[in-house]
Amino acid sequence: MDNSNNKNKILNIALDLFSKQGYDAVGVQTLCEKAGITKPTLYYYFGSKVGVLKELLSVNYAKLNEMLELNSHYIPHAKIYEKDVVLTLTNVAQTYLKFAKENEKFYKMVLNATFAPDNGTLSKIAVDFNSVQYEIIEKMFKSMARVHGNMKGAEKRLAWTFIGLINTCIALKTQQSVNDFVKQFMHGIFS
Amino acid sequence: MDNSNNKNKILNIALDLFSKQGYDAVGVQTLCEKAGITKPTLYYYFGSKVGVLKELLSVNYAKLNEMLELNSHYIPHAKIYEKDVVLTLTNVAQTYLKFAKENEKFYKMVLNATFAPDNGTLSKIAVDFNSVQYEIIEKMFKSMARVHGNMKGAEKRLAWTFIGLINTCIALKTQQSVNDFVKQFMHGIFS
DNA sequence: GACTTTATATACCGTTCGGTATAGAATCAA
DNA sequence: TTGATTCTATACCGAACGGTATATAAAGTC
Repeated sequence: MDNSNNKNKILNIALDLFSKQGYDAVGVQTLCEKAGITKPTLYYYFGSKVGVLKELLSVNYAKLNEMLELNSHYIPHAKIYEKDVVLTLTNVAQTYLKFAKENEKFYKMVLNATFAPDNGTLSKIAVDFNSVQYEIIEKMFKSMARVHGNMKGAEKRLAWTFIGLINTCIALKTQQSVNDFVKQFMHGIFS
Repeated sequence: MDNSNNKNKILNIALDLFSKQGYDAVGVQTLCEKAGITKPTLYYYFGSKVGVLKELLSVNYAKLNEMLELNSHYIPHAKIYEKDVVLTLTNVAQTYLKFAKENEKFYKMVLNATFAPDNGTLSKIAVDFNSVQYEIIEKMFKSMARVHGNMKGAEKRLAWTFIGLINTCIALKTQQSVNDFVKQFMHGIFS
């Protein structure tokens, strides 16, 4: 990421340290030293420590959610609808994995935020951004359920388990292809 | 839990606060005030702040892992082996859910620890306890793979996705029965 | 050239951090 | 009843916490 101005320097260092040690464990002092600037500079740009966190999450979640929005539309055009589901899910899964790979540190924070204590600073700020993800994926399964009646009523469970599977796949850092995960998700463990 | 002595008072309050706000966000001072004791008492029993965390995780993880060890053995006895898989998986899933329900605050910490920053205090202490879980479940799938050859080679993925699914189920706090999740896990999303 | 805005640093604020030196109770063994 | 052991409190430590008052450069505007 661009590192030519102090604002970005701070954001980059913050992303690095927050993802490695956690928001609470990183002090403003440390942040400034590693970024090669002083406190007033940080407070000039962000106003507070949570200001840095907010900006960080806001910018990166926007990228993630936009990518998902663009790639999650289920438009059946083949005669065999099930094939379209495979295509769409694989596409979304690959979108996730691509994003997670290109934004490894941020995605670590996403996973962390997802399971962070409800009253923690991170959780409170991330929860709204994070829920957008689930809404997008749930919407996708609702589209699918219009064609595949037996999905109806299970859209929420499907959205959660699908994202859960993706996250597992990312956390595992396995060499196995994402296709195995999608295949398992669709056809079960005996497939 | 027993609250008759100061040691347990501290552990109970710590569990409560750590799960709600996160380890780093809770100060020793606060801990002591809420427990109705003073700092030297805490340091007498635990030596340090991480001492409290270690004891907390050690005691509760031991309970969880023991329960899993007892309930994860795959012993096929029916003629239809697939039925035995369903039984075993359902059993394990229900074990998890029962434990998560009875130890809600601790299980929140487990989920939190699973996705906590690698260099964070929580992660460093929890990682060894946590990996025991995965080993137990992986062992279970290895037993199953001896009967169900098409599972062979996928044991690790199956262990991770299974626990991932359970955790999703727990995080969702859905009214849906765990059986729907297990069914989906086994037979896919069209079932 | 005078003035405003933008961006940065020195030096400091009060508070809270994790942790401790010391001592006084309570309990128990002899 | 003396002495050791166990447990708890008062009062304090230096360091780090998040945050700021003030000053000063640099850059753009009139």
